[in-house]
Amino acid sequence: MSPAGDYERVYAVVWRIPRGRVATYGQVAALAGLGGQARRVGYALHALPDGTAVPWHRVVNAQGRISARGGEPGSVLPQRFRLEEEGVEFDEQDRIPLERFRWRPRRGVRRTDPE
DNA sequence: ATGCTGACTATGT
DNA sequence: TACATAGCCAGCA
Repeated sequence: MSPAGDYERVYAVVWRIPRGRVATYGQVAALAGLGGQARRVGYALHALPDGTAVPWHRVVNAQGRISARGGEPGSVLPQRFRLEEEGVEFDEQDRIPLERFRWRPRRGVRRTDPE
């Protein structure tokens, strides 16, 4: 499968994350068949156009924190507001308690075949 | 071709 | 819990 196809797989996984839940980059990578390549998920999301309908804001890093883009600290705020609107809570350290809000996909909806 | 960067993660101290 | 390091690999200069 081509690299471009990998992006589509990533988006397909992100689409499945329900409102009020979050998934980590590594989790998305694994479900998209890119296991261990979380960075590529970040790259794929970075390539999304502004105003996309893909719920990219539901993807956070393994610490439950929002990853800043381009080293811009304020770049995390819009994402945080959207999540709070959906009912996701942050602690005093700006972290989401993953044990409470992490998306747990049910087995049965399988990932695309790995290559 | 070569080297650097990055919306990451696991591991060690 | 927090910081440092190493591994990772597709883009890009």
